Amino acid sequence: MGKGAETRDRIVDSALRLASRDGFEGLTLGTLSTELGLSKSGLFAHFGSKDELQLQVLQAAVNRFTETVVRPALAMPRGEPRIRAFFENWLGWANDPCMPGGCILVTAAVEFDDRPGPQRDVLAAAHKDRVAFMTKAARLAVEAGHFRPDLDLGQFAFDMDCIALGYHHSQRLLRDPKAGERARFAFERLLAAARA
Amino acid sequence: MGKGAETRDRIVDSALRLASRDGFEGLTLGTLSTELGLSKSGLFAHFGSKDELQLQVLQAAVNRFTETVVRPALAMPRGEPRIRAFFENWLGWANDPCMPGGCILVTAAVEFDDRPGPQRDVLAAAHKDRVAFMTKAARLAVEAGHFRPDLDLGQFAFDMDCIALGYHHSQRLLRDPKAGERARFAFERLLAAARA
DNA sequence: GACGAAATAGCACGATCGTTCGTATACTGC
DNA sequence: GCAGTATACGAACGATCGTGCTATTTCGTC
Repeated sequence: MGKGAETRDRIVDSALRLASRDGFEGLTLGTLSTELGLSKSGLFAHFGSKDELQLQVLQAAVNRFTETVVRPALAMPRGEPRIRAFFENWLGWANDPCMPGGCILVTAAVEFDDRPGPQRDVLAAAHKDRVAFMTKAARLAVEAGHFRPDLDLGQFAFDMDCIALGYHHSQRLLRDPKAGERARFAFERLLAAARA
Repeated sequence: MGKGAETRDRIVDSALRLASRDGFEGLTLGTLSTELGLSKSGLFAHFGSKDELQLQVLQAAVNRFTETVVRPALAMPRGEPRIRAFFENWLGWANDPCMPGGCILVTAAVEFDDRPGPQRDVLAAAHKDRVAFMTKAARLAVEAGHFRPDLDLGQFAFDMDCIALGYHHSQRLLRDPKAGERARFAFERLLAAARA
């Protein structure tokens, strides 16, 4: 990896942290360059525009989600174990120390959901991928005999999404110490209802 | 109502609309004053600081939620009917034309959840109020014999919150036409599980 | 109709925003 | 050792940010 790519990685890394706290609009080149000990123009040269920086940060976040949440789940056996692992990783992801302001995908989704553009597209695609992953995981669980054959797969994915989102909200805004317990309880009930 | 209060109301009204689209940080005095045909300083004089403007907008949003979602539900008979009404109003609220960017409380929650201050406090209080309302509504449903006596009231409130949040997310980011259907299905299942 | 108060406008401020440009330094292959 | 490219810097741009002052207009009251 050349020096340029290395610096760019450092920038994106820092930007992820800042954006999770202050949002993507609150993330400014000035703050970011100061934090990194770079000049504003030197930093800017790596991206050419703030839009492009936002996009790269977004893409990095999506990749990191895949790496942290999806991939380890894929290492688990198909069916319920994989779904459980995915869910647990997801809860952990919301408290990942590299994103002190909470899941950056949630932040970005709220910020960009009304602004058509590449940022929105990346986010929507990532969300669809996530739903598709859950849907497929549920199908595999059906095939493995863990879940009922007549389970509504899309609904199952939607329900999981709801729980994760609710956990995140409750955790970040209310700092509710029971958030994890509540989310896991809801998840267990969801699993129980899905089982054969 | 004096002219000052009237203008202030117009400002807050416009600000609600803008903030739901662009967030509270994206909401600027310049844009707002232009939109309203006011001078920036004239607008500013009504609040004294941007913080104060944000606070009043936030408070207005909370009041409007109470008026639009909570109050009509209170007019319904205790128990399941009231809970159903609350939920339906809530889904409707997320598409309220006076907030074209989606529920402003969600926007604000994501934006302020890491920034200690009065804004965060107002939001957290509003969330707690909402949870408290749902908890109480569930207790009344138990007393009315609609719900099981051993129902975990807090969990029920958490579950409702999750569904509403998931609906909002799915609706705004993915424009998923099935979002309403999914949310209502999840809600019906929640009700079924809560019934005696 | 005059007067005091309330409401709004005008203008300027320092700071910061994203962006541009010319330049200096470091690394690469010849 | 030199040419050429990659990388970073510094200074400056116009725009806009929130905010402070001072006029000016509008309004309710006598």
